[in-house]
Amino acid sequence: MGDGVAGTPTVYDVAGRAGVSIATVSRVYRSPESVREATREKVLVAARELGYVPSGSARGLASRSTGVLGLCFPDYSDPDAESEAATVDADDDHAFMLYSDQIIRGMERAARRHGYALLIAASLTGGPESLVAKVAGRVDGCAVLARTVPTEDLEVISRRLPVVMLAGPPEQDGPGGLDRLDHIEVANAEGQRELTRHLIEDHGLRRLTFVGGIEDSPDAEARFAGFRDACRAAGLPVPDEPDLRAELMTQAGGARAAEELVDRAGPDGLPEGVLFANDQMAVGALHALGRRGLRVPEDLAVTGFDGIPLGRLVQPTLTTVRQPMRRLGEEAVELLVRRLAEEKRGEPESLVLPVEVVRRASCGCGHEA
Amino acid sequence: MGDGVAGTPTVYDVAGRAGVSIATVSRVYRSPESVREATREKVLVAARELGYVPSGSARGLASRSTGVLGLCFPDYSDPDAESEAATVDADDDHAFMLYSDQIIRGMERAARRHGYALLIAASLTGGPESLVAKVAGRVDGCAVLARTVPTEDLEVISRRLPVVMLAGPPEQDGPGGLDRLDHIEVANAEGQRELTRHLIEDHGLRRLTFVGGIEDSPDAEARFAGFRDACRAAGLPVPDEPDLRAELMTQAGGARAAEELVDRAGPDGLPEGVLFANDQMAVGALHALGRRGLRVPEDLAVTGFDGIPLGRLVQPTLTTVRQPMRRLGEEAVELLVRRLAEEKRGEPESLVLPVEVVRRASCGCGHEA
DNA sequence: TCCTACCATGAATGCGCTTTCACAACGCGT
DNA sequence: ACGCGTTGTGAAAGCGCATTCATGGTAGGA
Repeated sequence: MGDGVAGTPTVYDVAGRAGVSIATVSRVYRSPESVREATREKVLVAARELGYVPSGSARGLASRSTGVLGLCFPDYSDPDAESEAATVDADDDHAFMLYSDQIIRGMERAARRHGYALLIAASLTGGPESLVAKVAGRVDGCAVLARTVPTEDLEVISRRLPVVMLAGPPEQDGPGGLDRLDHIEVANAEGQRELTRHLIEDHGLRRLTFVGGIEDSPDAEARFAGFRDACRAAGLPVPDEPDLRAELMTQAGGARAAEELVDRAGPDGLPEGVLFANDQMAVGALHALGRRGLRVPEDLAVTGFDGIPLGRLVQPTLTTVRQPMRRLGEEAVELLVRRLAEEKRGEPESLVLPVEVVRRASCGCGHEA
Repeated sequence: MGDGVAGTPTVYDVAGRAGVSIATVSRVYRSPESVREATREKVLVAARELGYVPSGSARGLASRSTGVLGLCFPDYSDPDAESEAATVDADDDHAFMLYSDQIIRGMERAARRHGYALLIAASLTGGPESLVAKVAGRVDGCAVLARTVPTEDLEVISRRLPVVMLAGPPEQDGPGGLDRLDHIEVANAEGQRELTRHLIEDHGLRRLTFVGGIEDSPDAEARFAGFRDACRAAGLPVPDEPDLRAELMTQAGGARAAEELVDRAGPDGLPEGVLFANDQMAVGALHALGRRGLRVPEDLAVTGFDGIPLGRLVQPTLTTVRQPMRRLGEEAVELLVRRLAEEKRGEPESLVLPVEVVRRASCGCGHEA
């Protein structure tokens, strides 16, 4: 009130009002114990009267650290919402968590434990470097979901601050060598291998079909590799390529794949089991097979991968491999915090989180495990 | 390489390498079209070679805006996780969204549309103003969930930047008057009134019981008010207080409340319907009643409030009132963006979002609506 | 009593950027 | 040929804070 100051109050205003120097005001906030009790009170009173809030930008600039960690992820929400509005998960959209939600939650909690806030941003299509650069400029360390931005851009940023790539393997980069980023991913191959083994050994299935996705999905490829491993180990024929590739790894794509499988069922008839590279497709397939009058798991087994909540609601409940997305976020924060504590940058790390096979009804298991 | 510069590159380094002034470097990023093509290229090349990323702090300081919106919410995750680890939603914990998740999602999407990133932070118990102040210092505008921090603190902050309170009504503040904050909440009273009306008119129930929560939960109180309105409108007795208050609005609290209701069932026997102030309690009650051998809705109807996903999975499915939490987040961003565009600060706004009664089995409706 | 040690505080500098303001170089019309 | 508006660029002044260094004051030991 009538302090003669127009804009938002700064250290100078508070200092003036409290009759101290700006250094003292700063100290009151940064290291209160170094200021005499009486002085501190004066300053805090003045600050309250003025409605003073320290500027994070100024503080960050002067101290060279922000107390914020960042997360960038691709904008995969909108296309789905528009193209599949009629499917069951449109209704679930508001109820179930996307991967990004889970990772956010994991990171937020872990960040909180370490005293960090979390800055999140999804790539608005168009801005090439704008997204990551914007985030990178405001944080002490940053996690980026695979395939959000070119790895090359990430490496530039990683020269300035710790960057960890989530859910993606190290990539071949430039001449001779992998990228120099930290990575955290889940055990896609191992999970799919174990799931396949379960179908083969525990359910005695032998004619298996793997439905993959687009070729440049490292996840889907790794899962296919796991499938092959299991086939090889069991002495079954080992396919070079997935029997089918869905161009979209969605319910619609899965349904189409299922119909094609049924249509082209040769002299041997249907496969005994169909393994989809993700849950979305498997759920779509479940619906499609039902419409064709086929029973799962009696006529054929079906499995997914991911562990989405929807898998528990469909009929039959979906056998799948659950990914620990929450932990992915938590581990990302732990890694970043560790990096920030380092004197000098260590070698890139690559962490692989274990997954869990979830046995439900669609593979023939009687009950949920 | 060998630029003689040790730390992270700055405008000066880029300018030096490109043979221009720092002003030009800045312009290349802020308004590329004002720089000649050739010059721009020189700068971008130098920037790329150096691994230059503009400092958000410096930019924010100089330009007085950050391009970031903030969200603060209370840390209500941990206590639940510890105290109810054994209940059904512990398993669902990783699958279903909390309110904070939904609001985050809503805000993130809306913020993205407007070119903002989102900074989120939950109050780590202990730091009094530290949380909100930290966030407030780094953002252009800020949403805060009700009861995260004292309203008084928010008003201080709101002198510096737009602040909107989510899911809480305007509060009595200081001498004479409501707080001066923007508010966005949901129609708690209207929703509960409509739900109660449904039980009374459509199902013909007359002996109804409302189970509230702790007294200082504005949500629970508003819902109780709606319950009373409906009773009054129907000519039923209007209670002054909820028949029962659960100290914890959790499944355990709801279960306890249900048992107490059964135990004290007087000469009239049980009420015909029990309305819980939230879904958590209602679900707990469903379990407890089942254990007591009571059938819902045959012996008595049960309803909740919130619309949590779990409500669709329990037996019987839970009739409730769905809150549009996602939209809450979206509207918050819209409001903040509007405020930021204002020349001079307008009057506080208070927006009430409509809710939706979801009729499922627990009230006696045959199927999900 | 004087000197040393320490504590609380102030003065001053710089963090990396944006943003006037000024200026040079260039058309263009008359 | 002259003045004029344009366009592209540089110089310099902060933005609000943290932090170092210097300084005045106070307490303790001799």
